[in-house]
Amino acid sequence: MAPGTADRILQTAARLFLEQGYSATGVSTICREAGVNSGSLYHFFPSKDALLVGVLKWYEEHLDPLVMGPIEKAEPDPVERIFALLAWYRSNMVATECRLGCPIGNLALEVSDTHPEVRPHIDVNFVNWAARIEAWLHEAGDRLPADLDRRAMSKFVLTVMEGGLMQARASDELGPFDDSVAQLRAYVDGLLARGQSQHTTGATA
Amino acid sequence: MAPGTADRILQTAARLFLEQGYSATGVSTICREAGVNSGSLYHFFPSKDALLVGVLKWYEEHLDPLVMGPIEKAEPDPVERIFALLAWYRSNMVATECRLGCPIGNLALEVSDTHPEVRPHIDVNFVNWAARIEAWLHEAGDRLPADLDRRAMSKFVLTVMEGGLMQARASDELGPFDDSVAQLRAYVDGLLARGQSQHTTGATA
DNA sequence: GCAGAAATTGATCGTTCAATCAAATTTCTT
DNA sequence: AAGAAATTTGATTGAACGATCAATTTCTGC
Repeated sequence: MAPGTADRILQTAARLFLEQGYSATGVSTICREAGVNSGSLYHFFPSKDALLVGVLKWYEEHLDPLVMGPIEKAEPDPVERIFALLAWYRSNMVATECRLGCPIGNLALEVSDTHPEVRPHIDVNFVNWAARIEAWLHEAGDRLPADLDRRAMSKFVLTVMEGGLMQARASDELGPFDDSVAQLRAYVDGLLARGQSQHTTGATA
Repeated sequence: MAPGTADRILQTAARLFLEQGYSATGVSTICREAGVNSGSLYHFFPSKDALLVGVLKWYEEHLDPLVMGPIEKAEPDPVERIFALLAWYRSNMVATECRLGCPIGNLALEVSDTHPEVRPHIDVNFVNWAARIEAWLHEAGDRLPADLDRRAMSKFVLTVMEGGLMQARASDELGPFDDSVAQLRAYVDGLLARGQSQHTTGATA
């Protein structure tokens, strides 16, 4: 009837899973906050687990247009896009006073083991994310060392983001996140310097 | 009666929280697997939340003797101890086929927001951990650059560990973890080279 | 060995959980 | 407008949840 009932359920569930976690969120709470009866929810999603998969697919579809797209639009430099992404998450943490963190990361730790049929959908989100970062790193061309493993580096960027968010939430301070980003910056600066030297040397030879 | 009932409850709860998460673990399950009646559990712990705090205090007491101590004993080089710690976690992931991960990290993402009275106990674990790593970094002396922020670097090491574990669990493969550690290694190698050059220069001047 | 404290038993409390379903309503197709 | 399909309603299910407590047993100090 009302246009987008399934979508409203998905987005409400996504928000509640982020705020409270998956297990701690009751189906009845999702229904109440989405303004839907439980029968409606189970008409679109056969189980709570299926709803979780739906939420992860929703993220899969919306991560790029909602996060990566704006970043690429605002920051043309492929290397700086990495730090723009980290800054985007930082601003979220500022807005939420170090709460919530990353919806995919939270679910990754909560359900990867216990819901083997859900885990691949979490993985896809990470993989898509890393692929976009890897594209940036390739775009940087010879500004980065030729022998840099850009696939490994893309995973590393996600690692720094997720690990930094985790410690920020645990400490209720952005310090550990900023510390981690600063170290990543130092690492990248070193890579750029080495890329520069390689490039110069190669060009002059 | 039986010596160590409270301890048995603590360790059973710690294991189940690690395997299933906090919310997904029922008190009745903890009781059954610990061989204890619910009344006994509530004799020692006034609530499930209090039991969680007890588990975190248990980790706080046992992390050093169970993890950091053996690593320091096996690896004398302070810088290599960082990678020995990462290797220790890696071996755990191999043994569990990329499951479980870090008990503190899992709880950090699950309960930091929803249980504000628990969060500080998670933080203490991270802080103690980072302090130990920071001590290693100071022990490395002038092998590392003088201007390296060793406190920030210690947070960074934890970040790499936790972020790597997260992606390894999500992908059911050690690849992302190994990738992240490899990048950290490259960063540290760069730091050591810079420390060496500073040291040499300083000594010759 | 006795008294008091500590620990344990196990049934039970009310609540919330995920999930179901027949009936009613709305939307879509023609 | 009519009939079919899709959606929504809302009460209800049995199971599991965290927690309680009087009664019993075991341990401890004297």
